[in-house]
Amino acid sequence: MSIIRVALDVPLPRLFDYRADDAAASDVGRRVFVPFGSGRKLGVIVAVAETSEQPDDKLKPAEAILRDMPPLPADWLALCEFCGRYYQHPIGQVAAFALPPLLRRGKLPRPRKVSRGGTPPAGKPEPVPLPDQRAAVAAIASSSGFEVFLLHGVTGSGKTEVYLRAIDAVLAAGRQALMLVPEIALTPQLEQRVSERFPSAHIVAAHSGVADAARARGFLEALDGRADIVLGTRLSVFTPLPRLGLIVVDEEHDPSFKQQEGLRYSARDVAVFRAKQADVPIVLGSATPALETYHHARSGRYRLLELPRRAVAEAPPVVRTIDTRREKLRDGMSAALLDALAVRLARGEQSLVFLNRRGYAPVLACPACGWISRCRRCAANLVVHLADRRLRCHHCGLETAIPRACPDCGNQDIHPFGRGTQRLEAALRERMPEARILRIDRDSANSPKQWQALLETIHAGGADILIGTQMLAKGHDFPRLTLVGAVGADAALFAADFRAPERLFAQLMQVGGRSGRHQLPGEVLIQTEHPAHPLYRALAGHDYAAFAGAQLEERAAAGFPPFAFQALLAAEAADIDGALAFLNDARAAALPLAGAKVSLYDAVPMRLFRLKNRERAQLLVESASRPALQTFLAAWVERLHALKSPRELRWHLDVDPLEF
DNA sequence: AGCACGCCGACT
DNA sequence: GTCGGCGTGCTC
Repeated sequence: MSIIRVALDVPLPRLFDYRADDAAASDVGRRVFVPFGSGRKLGVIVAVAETSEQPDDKLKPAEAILRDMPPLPADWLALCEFCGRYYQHPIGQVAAFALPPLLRRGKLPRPRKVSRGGTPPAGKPEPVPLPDQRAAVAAIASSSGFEVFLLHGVTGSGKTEVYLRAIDAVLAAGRQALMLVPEIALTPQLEQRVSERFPSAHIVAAHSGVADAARARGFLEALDGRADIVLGTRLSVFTPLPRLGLIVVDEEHDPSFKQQEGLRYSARDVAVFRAKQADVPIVLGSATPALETYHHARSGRYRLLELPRRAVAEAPPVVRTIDTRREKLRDGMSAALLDALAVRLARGEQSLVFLNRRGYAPVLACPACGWISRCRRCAANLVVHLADRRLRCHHCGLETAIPRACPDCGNQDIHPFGRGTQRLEAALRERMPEARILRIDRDSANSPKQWQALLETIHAGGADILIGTQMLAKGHDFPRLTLVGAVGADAALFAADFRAPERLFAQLMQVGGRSGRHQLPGEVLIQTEHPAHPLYRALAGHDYAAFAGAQLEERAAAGFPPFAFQALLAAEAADIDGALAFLNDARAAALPLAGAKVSLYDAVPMRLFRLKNRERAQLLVESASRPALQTFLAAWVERLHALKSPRELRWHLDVDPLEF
């Protein structure tokens, strides 16, 4: 009698056995319809066996093994298994997540209508590589088997050219390449650049913006080896690649590689596992590597490749701080910044003012009685959006009209406090009426269409001053941009989150890199009350190594990652006491499991302790030893599933959490 | 997570 | 009498 072991999309950390008399060993990796409870589900066969631990009378017969596509390969199943184990997530849910939605439902895409015939577009001539680039490419090409490279290069140093040359070598050897990028917004341009460079290669895009059928088709093309290059966001790390020869992770430090819900995986870390599994090199590229990555490079686990110079012989932008302690700011801006803006305007050059806070003002307040605009569903303030005269919660989307008078005391003299991009925009329009000002944030560039339209305006020279959030920081090349001003950066300097400085440095470096990329010299002005802060010093000196070194020293002293490994148990309930009660039970269950190497913190309310009327708390677990932490987590999660808790309580575990 | 079963309140 | 509330227990 044949038994199949099936991974099913249910939140239970185990496999389910079924009878399947027609099953053969070659059916491992196939999709299968099975009866489950009162219904029917699609699963993936992970093993075929002769016997089951389940008593015979509990085994139901499988309904149908789908043999309409090649089975998922053993290494793909092993990848799911690894992710389930490492992130403490049910194997069936990992497998379901790793499949494109269409295949997950037991369907197959229709074959592609138009065949990709005709003459391939002419390839673009390859730029001549600089010595640094050539050395990096040679190093990558010379590695046989698994090796992690950190390609550290400033904006404009030509990292992409190194990726393309490394990919070229891999394609020439008849193998596949996987390239991960942070955001969907960046994939079209990159897709174009890659297809121009490799006109005869079959390139598959994989991200959530790709339609269901196309995504499933791309997955199948990769699976059967027809695809040469898979280019996508974090989810593309689960694409099966039987001829895999190289993985590239661009902007490897980017937080978007970490999924913040469901399977909370880091695509960068999973990619490293895949490279090891397939015994191929992996290139992690960044101007500001994650400290975890840089630490590995310094310790020799990863090989560091440096691209210290901008490829197009230009000087890097001059970075200066503006001391705002003495000065009376005008609408949050210093005289130096306003002057610099005026100078660019007069010269017909573009400026960018970076303020990572959208809306008009972060809060509306009554000075008479102390009332402030609070969200009733979240532990957060309602943000003033003057453009559409609304108060809006940036966490749950709650909206109300702006009250004319204080709802508590009737005082008519209530006003916005603080500053967002809308307020900056309004102030600049008043001060510089002749300037064409464009605000770019999630409110003004909501849809891809709006975003595209804004980009076109900018490129056509239709804007003198751009005001924007971090949306503006990424990947875009603005030809006449010569000034970047950063406002309100200090907020991140002393934040509770120990990763805040790392993010700030990366962000300022990235946004600063927008300036001065085409012959015109660039300048970056950072308004701050702490001009001597080492972070700004390092930024001005374009000295990532100094910044990272200092940060790593602090992290080591404090026992933070990368010198410790963490996991976060989070619980949400109708009220905070419910969430804390569960976590305290969880903590009690953990104590006998945690050896000397694993430490448990106290359960505490989360910083945003109420979200959408649910109250949340968290419990941090830490260890200097990853294996010790892993062993503990596996045993703990088993107990957590067995803990009795009210039905409405939700919990999840985040391994290697980025945010707290 | 679904989805069944199960034992107590207000309806024809 | 029975429609249905959501508590709890299981899914090979």
